[in-house]
Amino acid sequence: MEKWTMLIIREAFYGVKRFDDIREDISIPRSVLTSRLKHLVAHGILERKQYQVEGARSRPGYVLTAKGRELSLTIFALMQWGDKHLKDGKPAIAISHRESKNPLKVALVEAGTDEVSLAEIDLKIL
Amino acid sequence: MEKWTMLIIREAFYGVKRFDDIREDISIPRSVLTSRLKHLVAHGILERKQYQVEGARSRPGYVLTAKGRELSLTIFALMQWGDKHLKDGKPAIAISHRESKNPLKVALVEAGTDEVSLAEIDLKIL
DNA sequence: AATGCTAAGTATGATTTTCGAACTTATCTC
DNA sequence: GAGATAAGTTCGAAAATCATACTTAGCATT
Repeated sequence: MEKWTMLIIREAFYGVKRFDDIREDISIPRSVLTSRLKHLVAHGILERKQYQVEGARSRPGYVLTAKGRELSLTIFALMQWGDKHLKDGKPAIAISHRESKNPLKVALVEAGTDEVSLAEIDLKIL
Repeated sequence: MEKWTMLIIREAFYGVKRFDDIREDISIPRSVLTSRLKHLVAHGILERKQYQVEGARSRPGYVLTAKGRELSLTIFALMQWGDKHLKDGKPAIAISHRESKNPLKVALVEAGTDEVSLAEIDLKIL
């Protein structure tokens, strides 16, 4: 009961909200996705909220809570590791500062160091 | 086939080398630990090397490779999250700079920012 | 207001993984 | 050698995953 959790959170982080989209992206069985989503909602990492796209009917959607969003640092760190060690240094995603456009990284720094908040970043899938 | 991986790596990061110590710390069944260790060794994250403590017999020990050690950023990020959200903000471990004694954190920063290397840190289990 | 479409979620039985407990093996100590 | 200890294997029961089929609910069209 664990293998899928991070992948689902990553989907949510990418902005994928819908059941069937998550399912297809990561190839998880429906029944398992249902139970994982319930678990994540119960633990306050995802929130189930109805949403509506212009001209389509309203559907349930799953979005990260504040608590869930803060896991993104972990996900970025893991991606950074994967880029270096599993993919010959070629990143799958680029994280940059929205204003300055400078690339960002996850790092171990002095506690006082300024950090970039999640609200200030852009993701580009490569 | 996944639940235990991070916990085993964390053990290795703490410096726990021995089969039975890992097993007791995280309560993993022997057979599962065996297979997970094999897997981690096969993927170059752990290395199985004989080691000897003064006055005791030599035993097999599992230690992180360079590749494995680099996962520590992910683990720190996850710990930082857990401290904040699962444990009322009380950290289970403190990471500090060996020289300056300043506390450290994992953060999203500009790619050029100086970071503290793993060789320069002290861990204190609280 | 019935029909059909679509996406969310449930049901089910086979397969795979985990668990726990007992057993085997190898090495060190005496 | 005899005993002790820690690493690792075996094996049957329990739990989670998987693939596939089925149900449900809302809306759009007729």
